[in-house]
Amino acid sequence: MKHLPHKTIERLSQYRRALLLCHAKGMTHIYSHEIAKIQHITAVQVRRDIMLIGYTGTLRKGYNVKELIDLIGQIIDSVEGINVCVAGIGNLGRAITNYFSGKRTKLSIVAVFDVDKSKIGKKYHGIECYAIEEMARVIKDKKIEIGIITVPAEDAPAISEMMVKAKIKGILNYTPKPVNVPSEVYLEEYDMITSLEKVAFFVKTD
Amino acid sequence: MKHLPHKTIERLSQYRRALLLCHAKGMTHIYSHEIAKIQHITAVQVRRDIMLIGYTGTLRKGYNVKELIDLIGQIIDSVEGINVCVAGIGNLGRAITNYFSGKRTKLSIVAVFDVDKSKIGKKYHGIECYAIEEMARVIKDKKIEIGIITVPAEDAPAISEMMVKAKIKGILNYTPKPVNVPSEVYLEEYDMITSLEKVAFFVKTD
DNA sequence: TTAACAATGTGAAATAATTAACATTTTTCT
DNA sequence: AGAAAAATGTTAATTATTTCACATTGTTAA
Ligand SMILES: NC(=O)c1ccc[n+]([C@@H]2O[C@H](COP(=O)([O-])OP(=O)(O)OC[C@H]3O[C@@H](n4cnc5c(N)ncnc54)[C@H](O)[C@@H]3O)[C@@H](O)[C@H]2O)c1
Ligand SMILES: NC(=O)c1ccc[n+]([C@@H]2O[C@H](COP(=O)([O-])OP(=O)(O)OC[C@H]3O[C@@H](n4cnc5c(N)ncnc54)[C@H](O)[C@@H]3O)[C@@H](O)[C@H]2O)c1
Repeated sequence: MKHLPHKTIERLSQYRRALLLCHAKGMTHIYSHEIAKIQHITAVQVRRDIMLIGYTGTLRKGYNVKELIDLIGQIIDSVEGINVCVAGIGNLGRAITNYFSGKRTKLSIVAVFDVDKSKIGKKYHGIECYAIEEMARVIKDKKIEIGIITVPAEDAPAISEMMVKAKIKGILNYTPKPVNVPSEVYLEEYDMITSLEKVAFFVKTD
Repeated sequence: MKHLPHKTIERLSQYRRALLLCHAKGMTHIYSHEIAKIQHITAVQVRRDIMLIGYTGTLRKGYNVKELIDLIGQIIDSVEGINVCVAGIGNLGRAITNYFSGKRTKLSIVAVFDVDKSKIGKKYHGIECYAIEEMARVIKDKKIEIGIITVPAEDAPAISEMMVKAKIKGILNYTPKPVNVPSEVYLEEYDMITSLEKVAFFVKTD
């Protein structure tokens, strides 16, 4: 199992999400076609992804839910866990902090940053908000490895640069302003308008 | 220009976003490598995408910004414009409604829905919040073609079903619960945790 | 005027991702 | 016991996407 395709990584995350629900419901085993149904993909695709991570199920019984959850965890989680910070605790920043907190054991938002004086020192879902000037120090002190950017778009490049200087390893940028990072920093960007426009394109009739 | 790849559609949306900024700054022309730089992709990719939509730039001058913006509009926008609704006006629903409003001329959020009595009848960024029971009627009356789902995850399937019954054409589901729709409804799903886990995977060292 | 340059446009090659096809194996049914 | 059914695992084929390589062509400058 050397190089997992990017798409496989994404799907593994989704499989685990689904499997955790199944496990909570008391299911011990699951078939590839059941996972496939949930994820709107083919059973072959599921089996291929699972093959790639070197797991094998039981014929006629399918995959052991718990085992598969644990193995996916071994693949995509890091042993120690990874600390995350959010820059810009506005509408989206708060929504994300709220949503993420406690969802995954190996990923924790441990700091949020803002420029707004009225926000600094406050807690958001139990997480302290620091002044943006303190970012370098806090990232170092708290061993933060991933930064989520939810500041106003025009400030995104400056924030990204600060994160890079603070030796962050990965950035998830939710602003519509693409940022530049050196190649050793992993960058993921997502704009909801692109998703909406994609839906609009496939829906339109003219 | 028959079948544009999905990836090309996404990038066209991103190119336009960048081009609109360039246009606002007064730039009249742009080179493929400049667009590429902004989007972190190769110039060939940009040229290929532009080729696919049948536009040609000027040698040594690059592409006419205004013309390209308009052509991308012809490709991804519908002439009449498309109306959109949001179900669940909580943290994420409000953030999205706020973010989208006025961003694109051909895409308008024209209604939001919720079950919370205290929210029904209120306006969010000028958009009226209706009771979820009224969804079918409002979707028909306001000619809504796309629905964005931001209700609690466990309610997502029910909301999706209501939208499908109301003859919506496309759904953008932001809950971590995959929903099932008939093949004639275009479905796009996105979970922020998957994105974060992807970053975590590429960042981890063990 | 002409050579060097810097851009676009594109067929062909390479790479990435998905799907088909089917061998294999366990279970169930007769 | 043997046949049929239903699952996994995997090679090979196919499809989708990206990149290479280079022909073409305005522009600039010697
Ligand atoms: N709201 C959404 O659904 C949504 C969706 C996609 C993208 N976005 C993008 O996310 C970003 C944030 O959106 P929002 O709706 O939360 O905006 P917002 O205005 O509510 O929040 C921005 C926050 O960033 C803080 N801030 C400003 N400058 C800062 C700086 N230099 N350093 C640190 N913090 C700073 C502000 O004080 C504020 O708290 C925007 O770029 C927006 O385009 C939002
Ligand atoms: N907050 C985020 O950043 C984020 C990110 C990704 C996904 N999500 C998902 O988006 C969804 C909403 O998240 P949130 O943070 O906005 O939650 P929230 O609780 O703030 O908002 C949910 C809203 O939906 C309403 N609602 C509940 N049942 C409803 C129904 N049957 N019909 C219509 N409206 C209903 C509630 O009244 C509330 O206003 C959740 O599924 C969450 O998992 C949130």
